[in-house]
Amino acid sequence: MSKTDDFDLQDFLPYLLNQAAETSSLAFQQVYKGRYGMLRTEWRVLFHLGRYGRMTAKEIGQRAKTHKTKISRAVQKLAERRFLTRERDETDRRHEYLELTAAGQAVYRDLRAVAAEYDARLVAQFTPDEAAQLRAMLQRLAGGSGDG
Amino acid sequence: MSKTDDFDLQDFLPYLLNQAAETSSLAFQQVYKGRYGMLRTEWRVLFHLGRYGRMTAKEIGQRAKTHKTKISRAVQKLAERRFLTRERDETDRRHEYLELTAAGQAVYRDLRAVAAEYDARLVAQFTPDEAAQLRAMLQRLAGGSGDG
DNA sequence: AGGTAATAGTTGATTTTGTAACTAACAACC
DNA sequence: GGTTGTTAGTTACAAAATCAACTATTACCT
Repeated sequence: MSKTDDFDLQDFLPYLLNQAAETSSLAFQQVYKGRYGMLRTEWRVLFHLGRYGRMTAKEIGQRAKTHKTKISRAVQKLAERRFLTRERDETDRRHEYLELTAAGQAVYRDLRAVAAEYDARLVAQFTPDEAAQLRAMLQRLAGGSGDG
Repeated sequence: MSKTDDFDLQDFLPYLLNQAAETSSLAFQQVYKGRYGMLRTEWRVLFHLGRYGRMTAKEIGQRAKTHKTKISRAVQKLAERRFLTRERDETDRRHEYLELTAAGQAVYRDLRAVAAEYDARLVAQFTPDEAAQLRAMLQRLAGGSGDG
């Protein structure tokens, strides 16, 4: 009763997180969208393959916590643009291994550099300690606990 | 060069923020969606009117940093369900004042209580100091600086 | 071996969002 | 006082996300 009366949206963590996420991803979004006409999921798929190498759509979806239809469509787009190749696993033909082409790797390197620089600029607002703590807390929130 | 080689998505602030935002809003989203069939923007409009009282769509959009078409649609839905009323300003007929009905206020109080409780549970993962610092940093990120 | 269930991935229908163009009302300026 | 510009809000169309159903392939179980 007394606590909820002055409850404000600005204090609501999911709201704050959303605002921070939207604001902080805007400028970077304009880079991969403007430079390569890519969507967020496409950038993420590209990044996963660039950073961790050949893997299946399923694996990407698990790592990025992204639904398989989103991944599937992102993979299609990236394949159309020859940024990746698909290869069936002949021992289990349900699996399909994805891998970046040379062109895809070039795009990956370009965007990764932009991302790293962009991240550095965001983090520069804080002390190293603060930044480390922020990331740790966000990882904890992203982990999906909160129940126990 | 050396810094970008081990650059990981898990270290990329916009990505982390997105993951944390999605994970942490999921359970609450299910409440307003399941209980009232509402969308996120509708909940936000409802909250703004419930918390701050009568105001125009424009004002809500500015406070919530939400585009006017999204607000417009949310207001329509809420008006259809008789959760709010619209009243033209007769001194300037471009403005329309929005206000919650008794039914709308009841929904607001219900959801506000759920939100407050939910927020408390999320924050319980951290010490009071950590939580305060987290909110401060998120507000800073949401503020939209980072340019220097 | 044959039937049932599970898995990886795709497709289609519906919903939601984003972008741009639009209407209506007012302001400003010559 | 009429043209031009602005503002609040809506609508129309295109892009994207969501959800359910589908195909193809493998695993399990008797």
